[in-house]
Amino acid sequence: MEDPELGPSAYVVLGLTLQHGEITPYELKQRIATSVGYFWSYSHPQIYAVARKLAAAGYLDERQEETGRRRKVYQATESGRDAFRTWVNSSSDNMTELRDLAILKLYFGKFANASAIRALAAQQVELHKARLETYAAIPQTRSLDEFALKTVDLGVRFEQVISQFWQDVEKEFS
Amino acid sequence: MEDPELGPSAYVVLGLTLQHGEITPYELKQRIATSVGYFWSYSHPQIYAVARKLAAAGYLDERQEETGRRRKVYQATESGRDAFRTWVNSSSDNMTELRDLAILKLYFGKFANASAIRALAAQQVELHKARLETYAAIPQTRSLDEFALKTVDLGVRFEQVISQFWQDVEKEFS
DNA sequence: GGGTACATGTAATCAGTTACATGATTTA
DNA sequence: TAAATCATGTAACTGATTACATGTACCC
Repeated sequence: MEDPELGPSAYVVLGLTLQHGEITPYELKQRIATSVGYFWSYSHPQIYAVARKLAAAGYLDERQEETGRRRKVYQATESGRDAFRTWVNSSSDNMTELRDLAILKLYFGKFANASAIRALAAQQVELHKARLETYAAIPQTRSLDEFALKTVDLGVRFEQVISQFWQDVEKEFS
Repeated sequence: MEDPELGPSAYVVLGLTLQHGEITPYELKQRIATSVGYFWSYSHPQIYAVARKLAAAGYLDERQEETGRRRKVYQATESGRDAFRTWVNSSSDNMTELRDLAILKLYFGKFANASAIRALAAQQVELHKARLETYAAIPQTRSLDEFALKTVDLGVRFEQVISQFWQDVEKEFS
């Protein structure tokens, strides 16, 4: 019951629960999908599992609705708040992972047809331009704190770089 | 035995095996750590497991050395080559994931002490500058094909952007 | 009140890591 | 020849996804 090792998914759930007050797994899913999930996504059963585990560890309070869908509603406990504070104030020496199947395919490009590489690049340009639009619109449509906004800023910068990158690939391998 | 669904890790192993000819899991581990592993890393037992699975699927040929360490040595089969070609020529609609604990902590920065955020930013600047040096040195020290080189180029561009980003964070939140 | 989309959850499985164990080679 | 390091592998566990199942709200 005490101080289990928590992975990133647990801190995502714990952090969002702290931000929101009371929250159901479904709402968590929605919020992840439109925030941290852009960088680090999770399937919905994982969210249910993590919430249950956090409740078992005493970091979340779990209650069940009496009526309607009888959903489980979670809320962070004091000990959950403490654990999160400890984590967010700690250092992290691990590096960014840039997980992307398209980049992996490009790396192995010599095994591919030239046309497939061109098609890959063209598709990635479109995908990343669309994502850039999405990120650019976020500050207009939602009110985020300065820290969350800063991560959106990173998203924008990244999408600019990678859009340009795939455009260059398209040109270079034609 | 036929056409199992393969995940990214399997294509990494299969692709590197195709590039290299005969290879042991240990060499695979080394090669991953200094190439695709910069973007997408795996623990060494996973590499052993994936190689075994690919052999069971008929995509790799497995033989055991008679002497010394009696290592397992793998080589891609024709059917492995075909499977890899099919994959590398296919499209991928999924997006990049930018998995980084430091970014996650920044997102939740309002729960942190200002000094912790500054320390985080300062540390990330150092880490990413070092990684930038590493990437920049690769084309000088190794001979890579044009596709692999292009992914190094992306690494360099990315590290420039994220180094700058954390420098901005350091300034902004002081 | 029948269909459809939304919401909630579990079960089975697969992927991946950590911890452990051990043998082979090199070097002092 | 002992110690250190390199190399190889397994076992146990945890994390995460896919597939499934079902109930609720809404809308026509």
